[in-house]
Amino acid sequence: MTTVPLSGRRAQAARNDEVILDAAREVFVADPAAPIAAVAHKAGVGISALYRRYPSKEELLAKLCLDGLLVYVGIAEEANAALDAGADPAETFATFMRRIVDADTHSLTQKLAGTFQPTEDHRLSAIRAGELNAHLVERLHEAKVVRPDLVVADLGQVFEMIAAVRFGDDERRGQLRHRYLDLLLAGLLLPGATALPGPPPYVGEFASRWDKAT
Amino acid sequence: MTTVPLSGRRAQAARNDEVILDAAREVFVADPAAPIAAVAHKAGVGISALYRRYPSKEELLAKLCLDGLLVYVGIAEEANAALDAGADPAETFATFMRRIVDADTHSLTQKLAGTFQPTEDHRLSAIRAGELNAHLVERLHEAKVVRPDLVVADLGQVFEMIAAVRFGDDERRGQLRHRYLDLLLAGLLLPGATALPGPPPYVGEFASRWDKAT
DNA sequence: AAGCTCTGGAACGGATCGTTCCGCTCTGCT
DNA sequence: AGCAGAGCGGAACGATCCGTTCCAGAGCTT
Repeated sequence: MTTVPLSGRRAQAARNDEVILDAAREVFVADPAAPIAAVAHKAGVGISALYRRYPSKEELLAKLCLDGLLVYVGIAEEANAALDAGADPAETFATFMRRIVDADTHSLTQKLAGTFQPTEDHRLSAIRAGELNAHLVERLHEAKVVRPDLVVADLGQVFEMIAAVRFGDDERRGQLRHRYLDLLLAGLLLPGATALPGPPPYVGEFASRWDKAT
Repeated sequence: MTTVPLSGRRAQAARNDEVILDAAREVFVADPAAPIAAVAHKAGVGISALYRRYPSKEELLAKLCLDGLLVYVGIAEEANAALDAGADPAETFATFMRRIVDADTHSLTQKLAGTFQPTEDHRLSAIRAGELNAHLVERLHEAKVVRPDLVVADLGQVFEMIAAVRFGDDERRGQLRHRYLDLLLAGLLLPGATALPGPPPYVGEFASRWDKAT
């Protein structure tokens, strides 16, 4: 957010930094396998403008994914802080889920995973996110606002399921995602129905997601 | 299912018919964009064996998709028949959902849609499926076993969300899908929570799915 | 033994896409 | 005014991938 209006060429370049990242986020969220030319087109710039900033497609994807992880961590930290401050647990949880869904961080992290070689930063942020999730779920169990058989790994699956709702423009998609999030929350929050079948997912089942294909 | 053991070459050919279809289903369910060579490899045959039976990849996909639609229609018909016969509505609904999830027809219909030019058969089966869905939902509302704001198009979205659970081998994936199906059913069935937000999806929103890309 | 059906898999041609490169524009400085 | 160079657009390149064709051979059938 450069408030100082740099003149001419240099200002354009600074603006492009942001325009390109926004375009890349939008394009790759819509289609993680999209070509780089699509990003350039969406941003209204040439391909050179991209390669001037990122040495390869992989690094651009890595950057987007890391940004997504950081956003997730930020929202999760706020939720944990709210709980520590004595906020209503059920409502805090619902708000947390809605904020994550709105930020669509899942599309930037899980769906981009495997398209680039994760760095140490990714690993650390992912671990941090895991800790926050664990802490959050623990608090929710203590407060007895969620069904007892809810496990941490369920959170990721729920986000993944919600991300599978992909219709319409941004606004309509947001509406529908909130609809199905509420549906899932109705099943997640107490009073719950009968016990869920089968062994719950464990975190390790998600790990292979990060293996780079080639 | 040829029980008569044809001799030698011709038997092998007859067996290949089935082997190839099974392999194709498995491969394309796992990855709708998989190359045809992957199907041949999975089936343990050469590429010629495929092209002898289907003039193009598109026709193979069309066949798989139609099969999926017919399976869906069959299961939906049984559910409707059970309701007409006076079976317990909530349980019939749950069984219906579980059977569809197990058959994974969603992966064969929605996820393959757009990869081939739909035929009249596809259209008719899709319409039939829509009618059965409408009838089913109507009955459920009459019996007051589902939340009042449930609409027909929600069914498709729920299946789509469940299909987003893609971990592990067949068995593990099945377990997890049942877990999240139960979670969704807990939200779907009465006693429901508060009203769902935003306008519900309408059937037309799904139509573009069938447009062939090129 | 001839003729056919069916097969495996190499080869072809087209498409896609990441990356490089060249020539141009415009700016900031002298 | 003129120049050096940063920044840029987009064509061109090379690699890869994939659907489809084609051909040589293997084995039934008669």
